[in-house]
Amino acid sequence: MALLPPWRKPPALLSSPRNDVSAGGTMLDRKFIRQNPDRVRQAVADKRESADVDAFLALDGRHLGILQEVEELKAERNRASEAINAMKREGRDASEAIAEAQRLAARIKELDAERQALELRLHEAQLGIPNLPHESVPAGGEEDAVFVRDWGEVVADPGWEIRPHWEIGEELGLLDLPRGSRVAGSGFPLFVGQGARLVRALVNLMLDLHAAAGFVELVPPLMVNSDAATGTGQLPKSAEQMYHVELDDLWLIPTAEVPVTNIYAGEILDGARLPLYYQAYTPCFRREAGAHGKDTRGLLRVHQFDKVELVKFVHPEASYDELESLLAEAEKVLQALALPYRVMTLATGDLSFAAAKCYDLEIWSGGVKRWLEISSVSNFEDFQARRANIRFRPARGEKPRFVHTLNGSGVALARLVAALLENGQTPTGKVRLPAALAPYMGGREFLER
RNA sequence: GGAGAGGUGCCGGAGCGGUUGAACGGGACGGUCUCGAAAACCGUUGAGCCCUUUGGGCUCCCUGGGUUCGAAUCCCAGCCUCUCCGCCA
Repeated sequence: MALLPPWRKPPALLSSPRNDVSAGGTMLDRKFIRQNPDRVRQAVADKRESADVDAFLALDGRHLGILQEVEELKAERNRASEAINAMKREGRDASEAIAEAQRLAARIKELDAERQALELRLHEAQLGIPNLPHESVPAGGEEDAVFVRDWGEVVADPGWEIRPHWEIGEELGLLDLPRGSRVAGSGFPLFVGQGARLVRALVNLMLDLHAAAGFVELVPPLMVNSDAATGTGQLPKSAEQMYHVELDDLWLIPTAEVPVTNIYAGEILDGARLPLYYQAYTPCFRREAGAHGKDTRGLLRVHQFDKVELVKFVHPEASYDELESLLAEAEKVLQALALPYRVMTLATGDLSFAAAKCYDLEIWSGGVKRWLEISSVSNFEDFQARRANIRFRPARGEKPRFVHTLNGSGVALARLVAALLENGQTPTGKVRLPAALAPYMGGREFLER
């Protein structure tokens, strides 16, 4: 058996208090993969993942065969033990039966060990299989994202040269990237003075906005254990994208999605409580491995940024309606800030491992002359719920079902600040703030020297 | 960091190594009774997986491992919770 990295601890996928246990019930249902291998293979191909479905199926077949054998043996052993018990009660000599049972027990131990080893590998294989894209998701890669709608008007040419946010930020004393790098390395921005206040103002604006829509505010842990990171699908696939605290085997969260989605891991929720809406402001930490040399300047790609994340736990039947309303909720932020944006439906190849469908919200950066992703709004259907074992009971006496989980950024901050600086700049070098921010910025209308 | 205590079903709370998947109580649900309700009484009330079904079987009493023919019950490790002391934002 291959040696596993310390953060992979199958087969007990999730430990207490999750009451999880079942060897099955992770990610895509085993039975589902078994019965729909072609759909799963297609999904792997469409998502440009490398999971080996056939290897999974082969393991699954072997595992099932041994499982049946083991179960039969155990049934036999249980009967034998019962018989021994009866003999002892009657005061008869049971030594022969015990000797017999010993042989049985040994056989079981052997076979079950084999089974467990298979189970481990099977679980690994299963964790590597991505979620299926929803049927409404276009096929293709990044360039095949489908335009949904836009809002506001992009002023591509205001009549003077739009300067990139890092220049404005530096000039107005809002941003000090060299000193940020000094303390932590490049990609760790330092906001200063009104810049720092702007960050705080944006966070508060967003939280207030979403609270008004019924999102319950959370302040979650900023580090999570491997179970949580597996639950939402960051592990095992994207381990290299997260900061790992070796000594305590904890991960700095790349998004509040991880701690927030996992708060109900292992629980069976009362169906009457659904849907549940949560929001959390947290810093997010991303190693951005493999992205070096890309968007190196300014705030476009940083290792630490702030974000307000929206998370929903909903009835399966409602999840696509909930996706639309979650998207609308994220859009509200940009509308409140009067920032022009567009909505795109990601194509299969661009879809994250765990997502079934995803919209990106993009704002225009006059500084780099590009659309920038500022929010992703996704429906994971029951993928995360299976991994994290989050269920609900539809009604008294009915069987538990997996919830559907969704999340969306509402909205990611570093890029938002960049957009505000670039969109709000005036010919004189000041930056006009959106009116909605005034109450959060002490009535201030402009950022200036 | 030091010293103790403990983790059992929706909750409380039992559980000599062998009909305990789990006593007992509470709650919830269904029924009887009632004009209705309360009380009382009767009943029901965890999850996962496997097999061809009515049905049968295997797992699960924090997690993982061990002892045993057989473990919620014994042993080891870990995690978590609580109390006291120390330290610290």
